[in-house]
Amino acid sequence: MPKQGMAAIRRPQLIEATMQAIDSVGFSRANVQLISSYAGVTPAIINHYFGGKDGLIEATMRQVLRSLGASVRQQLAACHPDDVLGRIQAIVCGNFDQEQISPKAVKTWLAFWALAMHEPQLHRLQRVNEQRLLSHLRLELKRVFEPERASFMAQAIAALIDGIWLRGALNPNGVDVALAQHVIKDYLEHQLPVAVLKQHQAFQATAHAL
Amino acid sequence: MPKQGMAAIRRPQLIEATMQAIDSVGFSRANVQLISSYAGVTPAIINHYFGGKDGLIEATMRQVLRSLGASVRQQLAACHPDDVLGRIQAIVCGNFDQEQISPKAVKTWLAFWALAMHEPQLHRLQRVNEQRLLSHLRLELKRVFEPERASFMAQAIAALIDGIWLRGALNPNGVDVALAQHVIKDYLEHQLPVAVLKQHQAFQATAHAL
DNA sequence: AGTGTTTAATTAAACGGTAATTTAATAAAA
DNA sequence: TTTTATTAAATTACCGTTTAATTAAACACT
Repeated sequence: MPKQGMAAIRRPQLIEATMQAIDSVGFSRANVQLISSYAGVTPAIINHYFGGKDGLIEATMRQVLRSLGASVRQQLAACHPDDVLGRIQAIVCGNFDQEQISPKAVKTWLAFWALAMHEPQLHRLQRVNEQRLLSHLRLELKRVFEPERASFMAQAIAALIDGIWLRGALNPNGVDVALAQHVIKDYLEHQLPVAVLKQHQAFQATAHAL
Repeated sequence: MPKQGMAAIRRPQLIEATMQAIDSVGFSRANVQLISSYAGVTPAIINHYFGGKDGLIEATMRQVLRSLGASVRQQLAACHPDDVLGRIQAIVCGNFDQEQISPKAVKTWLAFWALAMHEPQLHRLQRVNEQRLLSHLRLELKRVFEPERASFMAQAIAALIDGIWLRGALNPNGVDVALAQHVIKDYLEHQLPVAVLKQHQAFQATAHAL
């Protein structure tokens, strides 16, 4: 049930403009005037389509989360269901997708993370996302480890992902995807049984042969 | 050269009040009225001792960083210079000190991290701190690994610390220190040579015997 | 097809509120 | 009595939202 009329145009347009504004001046200075100017409209439009600035902020966060979810799902889809190492790496790739590590996305994301600590609505959204990452990782790890160990390692990998990402947010060179992949691959190679690594190499080889 | 007169009282008092305000209502709603009321004074005092709200914010961030630095230094001092594993764990303990993981400190810290993306002054402070953590870790790891490998592992450990910390900020139960220590200990046990682990046990035993 | 009418989309300008800062006066200390 | 510390109130600057008017699009009827 796609919104009809101008809403289908204006809503995504204003969400994009919100991220642009946060990217260029930071959340605290991203006021409705600036946001609407990026979208080429007047501030009143925000109230018309989102009921107010708060509504736009929430919609923007939902968009960021949806985009991340889609990114991970896409990477997982291109991966054999039994290739445990490959699937964990796919989750990592999804989190460090070109779109997800753009300065615009990174700054918006971090601004929301800080905001979520005091806005119950945003806090709930962020929690769901956090749990989803853990649950994705746990699902794969349970194929190799007992539940408790799988849960433990899932938290470690999630921390590595978020930690590298967070440090990248403050780094002038941006998020270092290569480092992220290297660090997590190294971690898994020291933790996973040799059989799982071999199996992954086999899947890689057959995929390459296609 | 400690500031004299009331400055020595008011400045720490207002910095503490700033963290309290951020803790209870979030950065965006922590206005000078609320901050000064926590300190039991009027808003004008902030301008008198910090030249404005911005000055107070920056001073608060400096205090947070100073406190973290002191915490790490204290933990390292209580650790034998040759106990590599012990010293890395000390760095972790310093970062997850009781004071550092208080809701007040965590919320203030994350607010500043978000802010630093667009305030050059705060950005600089944050960068220095980030580099210091890396450099501390690298220094210890270089005793065991070649420089390149040491550098790589330092980034992984730093990411684990920041990642667990960041995830704790959004967790209703707060930062999980036990998890942090467990995850990083587990990481090191899979990465460090057996000799280093044995050496650590020896240091632990002698320390216990005192 | 052409014309009047309704509806949707958009805007400019005004409004109400809140925030940081300045000022000028007051109280306390030296 | 000079200096330091503090305040209450005034000032200035935004910012989000509302309102009332305007433009553009869709529709109905001949």
